[in-house]
Amino acid sequence: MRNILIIEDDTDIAELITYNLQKAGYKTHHAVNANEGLIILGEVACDIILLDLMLPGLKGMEFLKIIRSNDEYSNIPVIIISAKTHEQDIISGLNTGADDYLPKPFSMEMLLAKINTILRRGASWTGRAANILEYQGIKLDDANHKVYVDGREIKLTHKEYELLRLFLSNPDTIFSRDRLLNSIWGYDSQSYTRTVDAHIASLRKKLLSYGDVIISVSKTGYGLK
Amino acid sequence: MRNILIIEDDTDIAELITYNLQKAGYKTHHAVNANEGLIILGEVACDIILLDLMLPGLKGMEFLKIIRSNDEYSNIPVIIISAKTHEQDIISGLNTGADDYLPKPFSMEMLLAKINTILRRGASWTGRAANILEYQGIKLDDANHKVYVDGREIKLTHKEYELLRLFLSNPDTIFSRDRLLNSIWGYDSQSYTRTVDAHIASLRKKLLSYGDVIISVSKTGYGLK
DNA sequence: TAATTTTGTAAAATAAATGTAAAAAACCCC
DNA sequence: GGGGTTTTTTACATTTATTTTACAAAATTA
Repeated sequence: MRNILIIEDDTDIAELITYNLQKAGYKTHHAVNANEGLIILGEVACDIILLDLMLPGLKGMEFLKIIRSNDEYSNIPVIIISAKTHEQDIISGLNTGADDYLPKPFSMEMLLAKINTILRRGASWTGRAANILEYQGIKLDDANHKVYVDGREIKLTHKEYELLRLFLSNPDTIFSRDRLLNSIWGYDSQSYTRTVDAHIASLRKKLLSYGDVIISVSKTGYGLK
Repeated sequence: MRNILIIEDDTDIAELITYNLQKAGYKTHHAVNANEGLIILGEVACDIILLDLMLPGLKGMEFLKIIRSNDEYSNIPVIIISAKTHEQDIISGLNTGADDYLPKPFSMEMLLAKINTILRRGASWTGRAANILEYQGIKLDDANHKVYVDGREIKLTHKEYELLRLFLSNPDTIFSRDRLLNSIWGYDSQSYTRTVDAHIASLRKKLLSYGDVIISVSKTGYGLK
């Protein structure tokens, strides 16, 4: 499922967009300002960003510049949504690195058409930084969705694959179970059970001799050694 | 140098665009109607197409559909330029496979910003497939549109053939159902049913003892073993 | 160290995705 | 427009994946 990050301080608009995107089968994440957007980007591998320009605090264009100069995020497509509709605004948005510019007000149909247009092209860039991730004898080829241990391919289930990819893309981070549930499962874990632990266990087993590169930090979560 | 194909019957506009694009360092090609456009596409590997919708003869949208359902050209980005500026025109243009839509009149600066935005993504790769593809006992002769299993010809339907060719040309890739729908069927594959699976099943059956070289990766898609 | 909490893990229960045949619909070629 | 073919949809069987459970083991706390 595709993750879409909505950065928009007007919660009415954000909710409207959220409602429609979810209906269209997307997973949405909402930030009310740029800093919150950056935090979510750190937690969730987003496929597209909808960016309002008029934000409190860090402005939309500043955010866009940060994104575009950051290795990990520079490939994520950005659609600007803004009440500024002058030609010069649009041109400067595009030239700063946005992929499209949608003047407010806009119809949901138009928004969906633009999202689909961009994602259609997206087969070749996955919204994630590197296509091949390596860690010790583990190699993850994201374009081809394959994982190798010491050069030998192993078969992972989808959740195991997502976990491994998240760890490999953030080798220094310890992820709490909540954060893992948010990034990979996509819901708030109200009464959490042992789901994450079970998947970690089976992933470790499939990684054979590298199973112990995934460490658990008591009361904190999981991450790479 | 990037090649840009301009399909526009109004020669004044075409000349204006040509002048500005050349000044910006692009190589331009001009067609006054869709058929001429097709001829140029056959001769020049174009990186982007600017398409006027109101053309004499074959209409712009028809041309777009042809492009998008042709293996060789389907990846070339298309920007529609048109005097039709109603929301529904734009949406239907995007959903037919255009990458952007520029209402007339437009400024050269805007056109250049849009062209640069699209080319920045480097979307243009005109991968020309080999003429004969082989994988284990399967042989696909693309020039003659024939498929052999252990030297014996088998009859495939068009969709089966396209699937097989896509797999054989990308033996390491696992294709999601969405991507298969995009590549082989067309773009607005909204409500997908089990179409892809059904075709995979019949293709497997026709491949006889090699049916299981097409593997399914749960929640991910299909590809070669 | 004992009590408590947290994590590991196998296996059962549940849920979801895929395989497949066949009916229905669409397409195509006289 | 009719007859054959291809494509899509449907329904159900089968397989695979995910979640939950229960208990063991390890870590943390007091």
